[in-house]
Amino acid sequence: MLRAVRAELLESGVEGLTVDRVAQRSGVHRATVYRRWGDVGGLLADAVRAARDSAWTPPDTGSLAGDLTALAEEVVGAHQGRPTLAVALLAASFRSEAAATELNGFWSDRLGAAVAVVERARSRGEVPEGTDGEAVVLAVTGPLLQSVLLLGRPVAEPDVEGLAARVAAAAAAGLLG
Amino acid sequence: MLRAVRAELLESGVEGLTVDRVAQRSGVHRATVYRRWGDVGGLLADAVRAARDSAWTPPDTGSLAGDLTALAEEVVGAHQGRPTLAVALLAASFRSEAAATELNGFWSDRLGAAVAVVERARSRGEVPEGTDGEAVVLAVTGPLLQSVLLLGRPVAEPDVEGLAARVAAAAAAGLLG
Amino acid sequence: MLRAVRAELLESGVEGLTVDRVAQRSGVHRATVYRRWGDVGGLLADAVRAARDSAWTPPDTGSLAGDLTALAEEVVGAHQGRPTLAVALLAASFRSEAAATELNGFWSDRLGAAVAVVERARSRGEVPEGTDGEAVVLAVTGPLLQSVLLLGRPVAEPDVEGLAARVAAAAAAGLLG
Amino acid sequence: MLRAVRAELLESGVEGLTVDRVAQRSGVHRATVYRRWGDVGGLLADAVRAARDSAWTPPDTGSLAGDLTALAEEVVGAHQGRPTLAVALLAASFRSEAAATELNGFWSDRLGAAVAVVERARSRGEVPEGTDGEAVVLAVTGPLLQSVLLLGRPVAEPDVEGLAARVAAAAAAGLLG
DNA sequence: GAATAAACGAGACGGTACGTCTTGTCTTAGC
DNA sequence: GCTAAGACAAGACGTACCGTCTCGTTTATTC
Repeated sequence: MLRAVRAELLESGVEGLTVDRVAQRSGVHRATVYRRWGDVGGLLADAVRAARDSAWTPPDTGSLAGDLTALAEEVVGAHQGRPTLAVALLAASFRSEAAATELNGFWSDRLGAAVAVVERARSRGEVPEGTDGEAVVLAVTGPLLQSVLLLGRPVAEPDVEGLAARVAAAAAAGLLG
Repeated sequence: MLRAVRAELLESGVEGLTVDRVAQRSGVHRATVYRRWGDVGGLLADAVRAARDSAWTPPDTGSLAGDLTALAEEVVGAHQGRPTLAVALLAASFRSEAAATELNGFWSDRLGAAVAVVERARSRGEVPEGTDGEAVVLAVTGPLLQSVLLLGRPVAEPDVEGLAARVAAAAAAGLLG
Repeated sequence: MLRAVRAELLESGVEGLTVDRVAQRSGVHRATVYRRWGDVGGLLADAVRAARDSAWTPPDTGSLAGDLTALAEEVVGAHQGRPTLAVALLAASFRSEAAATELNGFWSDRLGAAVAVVERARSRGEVPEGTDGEAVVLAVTGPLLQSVLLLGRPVAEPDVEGLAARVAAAAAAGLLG
Repeated sequence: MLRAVRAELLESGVEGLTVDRVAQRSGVHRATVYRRWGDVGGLLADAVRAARDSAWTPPDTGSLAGDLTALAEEVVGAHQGRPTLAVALLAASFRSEAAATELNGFWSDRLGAAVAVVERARSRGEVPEGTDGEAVVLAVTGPLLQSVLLLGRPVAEPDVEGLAARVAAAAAAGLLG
């Protein structure tokens, strides 16, 4: 059922998504979609929730810089190159209030999970005790997302690596406490 | 003319924006809107372009940390609290390809202007020679935008100040070169 | 439903007929009209078909001349004096191909029914065996319709009677075989 | 100028005729058309008037039956086979009151000219003195026009000849006085 | 095994927005 | 002074989508 929504989002984006087409693709009548989700908003919210519920664990490469690089590449890759599910879900959050709330939850969940990367670094002694995990992660993903989503700039691997290395160094220097 | 678009965007958001209502509000016939902008997309693109064309100069408080704080507060203020023009324009960029391109230009313009803050800091000797102005600005705005737009977290003044101060310190330490 | 179409045709003619007004008059939404008739043409065609489907029997006065007179008066009356449904339907046939086909059917049906008048005259011995019924009817209605519709000449009762009598005489003389 | 109107009428019929296209085809600006004809109706009326003004003389074959046959064939030929100028002008008369009046004049003129055929027959002694010329002509063209225009029946040459012969015979018998 | 509740397929409907197309009026220049 | 160029108001057209609804049918579930 949600497969159909995802497929439609990928094919036609959020603007091209239609209850009719979702219904037809999932072999179900349009009325049934309304009965179960009540709304296009609900449909979109559920699609975001599905993404949110899918299990995810942060990378573990052995070093903070490596983890941050891997993390950032994943984030960038998901938002780079237009017909992307992540971008479609982001667009969906502007069409449906419920989807927006769900998307906030998605990012909160992922951020909460991603701080483990910093925890591990701290337990390895790479960064000082009071280091703010969220600040570290946001210091990497924030600028990259702004580049990709708002500036429309393609971000290449070396950029990501460089940024991750600099953030790791700043964290090691105790500047992100 | 664009006043009407802006007003509609503020009142009803991008989803509630209608060619009919824009036309009526600006005292013009619907056909005229189509003649001049061809499309809802063109209308939105032009609204973004108008924002882009409005003059803007980065703050000048005398210190890098102060400038970055002022800059960041402006950015956060424009995207915090839902019925905001900036958010509506962002939403518009997901409805119209042309608006998206225009929005990228907007952010590029603003970023280009904002690096002057770092230039000034360098000429004052606050930061070393090779400091990357864009990296400095993005280090402040990126995480904040991610917080506000994606995480849905309200960002308060002390958060902004603290982040600006840390980025200024990192730049002074030559970590953003 | 078709009552509304007829009323609009009578009031404003075919040029003034609008899907919107038909819909409003029949207490139905515009979209429903499009769903059911697809087209203004379809609407007109159906109006003609309704006229075609309405039962009709030729007059029976006891004599061929009397029948032809009554028949002709009916035809003339339906096309004389501008705001006439028959004229509006004729106009409709120039706006919609489907309506034109339907109108042809209407006239064929009526002609087919009208020849009964001649059949009866034959069985009464008023006209010889091989008399062509259609030719008799057309000899009366054709010239009159040309007068009313093409020449724009008002046709009065005596004209009709005179013509009917002459045609009846010609038929009796075996000239319409 | 009127060439363009005629060409458009032939190509697209009255429904497809547009002031814009007429103007463009005649190499003139749309505003000029309005200045000179004021109205689409005026344009159509003028097209009909042009047809009316074109010289026409009835056929002269030497016999009444021959003349009537030739006359009828001309009339039928002008209205048979859909994309016909005569039919388009007829359709135009349903779109414009002025064109309708003009068309009535056209038919009156032609009828007035056509009675010469009967005059000649009378002077040749083919028909009695009091024969009604108009009645003779209408007896031929009326039924044929009803067949072609209203019944939608194709009319072939033998039909025309037969009818003309019968009418000539009736006239000779003094039945059309 | 029959009765009944719940979900479903099908499809009409009211309502809105979109974008296109004509018509007829008008203003501004140019020849 | 007529004309080209073209903007404009008005409004019909036909399409697409949304969300609601009714109606009949199929499942389950329960007695």
